[in-house]
Amino acid sequence: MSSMDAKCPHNTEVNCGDCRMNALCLPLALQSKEVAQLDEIVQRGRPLQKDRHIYNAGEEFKSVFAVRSGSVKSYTVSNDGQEQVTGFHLPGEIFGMDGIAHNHYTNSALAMETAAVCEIPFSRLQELSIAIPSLQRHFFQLMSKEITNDQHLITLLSKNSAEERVATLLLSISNRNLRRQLSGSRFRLPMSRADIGNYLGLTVETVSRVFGRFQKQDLLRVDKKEIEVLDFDKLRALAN
Amino acid sequence: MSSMDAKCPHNTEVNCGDCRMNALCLPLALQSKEVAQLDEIVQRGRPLQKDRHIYNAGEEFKSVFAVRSGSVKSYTVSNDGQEQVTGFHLPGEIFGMDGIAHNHYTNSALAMETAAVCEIPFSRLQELSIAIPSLQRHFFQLMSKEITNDQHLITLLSKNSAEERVATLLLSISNRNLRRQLSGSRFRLPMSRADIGNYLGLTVETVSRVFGRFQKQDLLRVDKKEIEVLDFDKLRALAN
DNA sequence: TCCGTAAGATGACCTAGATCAAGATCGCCG
DNA sequence: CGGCGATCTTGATCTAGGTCATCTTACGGA
Repeated sequence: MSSMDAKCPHNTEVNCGDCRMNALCLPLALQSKEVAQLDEIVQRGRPLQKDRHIYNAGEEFKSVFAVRSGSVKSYTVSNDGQEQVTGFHLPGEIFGMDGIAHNHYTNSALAMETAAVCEIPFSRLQELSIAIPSLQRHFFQLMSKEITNDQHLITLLSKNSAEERVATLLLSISNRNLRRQLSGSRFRLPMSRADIGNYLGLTVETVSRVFGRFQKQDLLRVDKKEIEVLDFDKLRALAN
Repeated sequence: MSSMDAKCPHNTEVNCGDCRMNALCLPLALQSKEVAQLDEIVQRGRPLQKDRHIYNAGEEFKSVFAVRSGSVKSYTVSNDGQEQVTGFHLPGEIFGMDGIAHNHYTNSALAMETAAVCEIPFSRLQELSIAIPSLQRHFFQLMSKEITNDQHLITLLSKNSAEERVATLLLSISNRNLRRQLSGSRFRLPMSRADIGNYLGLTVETVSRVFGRFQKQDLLRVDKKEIEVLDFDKLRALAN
């Protein structure tokens, strides 16, 4: 969070222009001058350890965040204390936009493994959006995308079976890995079975059994968190 | 959609400043000059009959909409053809923001009863947002609110029983009626049992049975679509 | 006014996934 | 290196809500 990041060995990218993720979180049509302006306001944080919170529900909303490395989950806690995982955030993805509505975060965000995030103070982002219309547009689009993502999840929870839900999540992670030039067929799940179940409205036991069945059908090879997709067609057919 | 609205007997409000709903859909801190600018771009549509679409999924995204009277539902259709109701929109509420992300609507929107909506061309709204920062802020907030709403629904679908889901929906509608100075305890549901079930991830039969049980427990009086809430405390306890 | 179709209610039964209960494995810390 | 709590798997049982079938009621059109 300090301006010393340039000297920190863990922060190899010191500005957005050099960041390997910029194609994912920045608007494509940005002038290099504009990237520099954005750089000015983005704060690159030092690495966060596993299970460290980035913010807690109820805290005053100040910033949105971009994942630089590692992975983050968002979750809400309802009155009766039970958690609901609302999203998994991989490198290049933005989170924290739920806080805008009420000036307080409604979710908590926590590093699922060692992670680095960029903090973008929202008031400065708003100012900059007035100077750079394509940035305004980009943020409207990001928020809209979040809405459509949530609506996909709503449909999934409302209409689909356990197998369909798990298949859909696996394909989503596979696609997001492809977007960042990683393998779409062999990857490591950053989250626990419990998180998967919570996110998909299933129990851990059901998630475990679905993984078991998928292996028996030669759809996947599962070794703990390591996944290898063996049959994309069948998986896609399931996810529909 | 024409500029003749002032002469149309069904459109009693000819500008946002006079509209009974403006406290709900406009930012509060707007100067009257700014309201006039907004008025300039808002197109007041003539009344829509029941079951008329405002837009269809896949159409090019041009505008967001505000409900002036009546009620509207949004829904998506998945690959296999099944519908998912993603929201009910009552007077004063904004819809259509799902279209921003991909320049095409992902939902279809349809009048559940005779309704009137205002159309707000999004490109003009973006321009105006640059001139009126509080309008930009307001739209960011509206979209963020949509995100938190969707996340509430996700939690509801993922963690709550049929009774809890129905109770939550009834309280939501009750509260939204209160916001527009209507009774929170006696109201008419604009949507069918099928829509309620679809929205809440339940079958019509289950919705019907839950209404039956709620009546037997003297929680509600139900007469077709007419609802009277008899015991708010118990209903709130259920909805948690 | 009457008819036909859609919407809603209710009952009997069935099933996907929850719950409960044991093991098996993993990974962290002394 | 060894032990212990957390995570994961697997099996046996239970249940909320789905499915199917029937009946009632409401409503729109000629």
